[in-house]
Amino acid sequence: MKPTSPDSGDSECCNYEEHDDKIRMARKNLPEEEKLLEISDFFDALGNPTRVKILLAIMDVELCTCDLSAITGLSLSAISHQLRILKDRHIVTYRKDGKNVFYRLDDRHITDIVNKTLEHLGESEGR
Amino acid sequence: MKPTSPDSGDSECCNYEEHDDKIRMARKNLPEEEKLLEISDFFDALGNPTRVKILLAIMDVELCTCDLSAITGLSLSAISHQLRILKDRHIVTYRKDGKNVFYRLDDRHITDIVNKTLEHLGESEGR
DNA sequence: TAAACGATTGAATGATTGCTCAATTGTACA
DNA sequence: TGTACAATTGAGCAATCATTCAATCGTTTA
Repeated sequence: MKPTSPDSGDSECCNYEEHDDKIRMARKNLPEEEKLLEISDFFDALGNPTRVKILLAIMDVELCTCDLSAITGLSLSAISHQLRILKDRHIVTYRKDGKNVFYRLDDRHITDIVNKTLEHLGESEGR
Repeated sequence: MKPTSPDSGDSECCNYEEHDDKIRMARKNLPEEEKLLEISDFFDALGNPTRVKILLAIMDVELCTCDLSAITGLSLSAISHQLRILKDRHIVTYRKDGKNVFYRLDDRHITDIVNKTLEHLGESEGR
C-alpha cells in the first residue's frame, strides 16, 4: 500500500515536465511544522469577527474588558474568553489598574498587518 | 430586562472617568458588520496549517492540485476542498491547462501580508 | 470584615470545520 | 468511442470553536 507517500520524493499523478522538481523545491522551502503552526495560529487568532472587533477597538486606545463588552454587545464572559486567546497568542497585552484590566495591542506589527489587510480588502472592493 | 444593551450608549459596569466617551468613540469607529466579516473571513482563510502550506508553496511558483497534494502529503480531495476556500476568498486564482489546474496567489498583497507576518513572528522568536 | 464590582474560569452545548470516502465531471489520447 | 487521469463535489463524522451560564477570584471601599 502506498497511499500518497508524504515523505518520498515521487508523485502519484500529474506527469508533466517539471513536476518532480517543483515538488522537491517547494517541499524543501516549506518551514518546519512548528513554524507553520505558529503562522496559522496567528492568522487563526485574527480570523473571528469578535476578535477583530476587539483588535480594531484597541487599535489606538487601551480598553478594559467591560468597555469591550459594551462595545461589542457581548457578555463579559465571552469577551474574556476571546481576550485569553489573544493574550496567549501574544497579540494583545494588558495592564492591571485596581479592579480593571486594560488591554492594548502587544506589538506595533499587529497594526501594520491589520492595516495592510484593510488596504488589500479595500482595493478589491466591489468585486 | 436590559441584558448588555448592545446599541445604547450607556454601560453596565466599569464607572471610571472617560469610560462612556471611550465606548462611544470606539463604537463609532468600528466598521459595519459586513466589513468586519470580510476582514475576519480573510484572516480565517489563512488560519489553517494546510492552507498556509498551500500559500507558501505557491508563493513564487504556480502549482497544480496534484503537486500540492504531493507537497503537503494530503489527499487530492482534501487539497481541493481547501483550494475552494482560498478561491472563494479571492486569495488564490487558477489557470486550466489540459487536465491540470494550476494555482497561484491572486494578489501581490497576499505576499506582503504573509511576509509581514513572518517578520512579526520572527522578531518575537524565543519568547 | 463584608459587600460590591470587574474579571476570569470551567462545564455544557450548538455550530462550524477539516478530513475521508465514494461518486462524478471534464479533458486527453489510444 | 472508451479508458485513464486530474480535479471536483457532497455526505458523513470526529474534533474544535464560540458562546452562555454559574461559580469563583481579587481588589476596592463602606
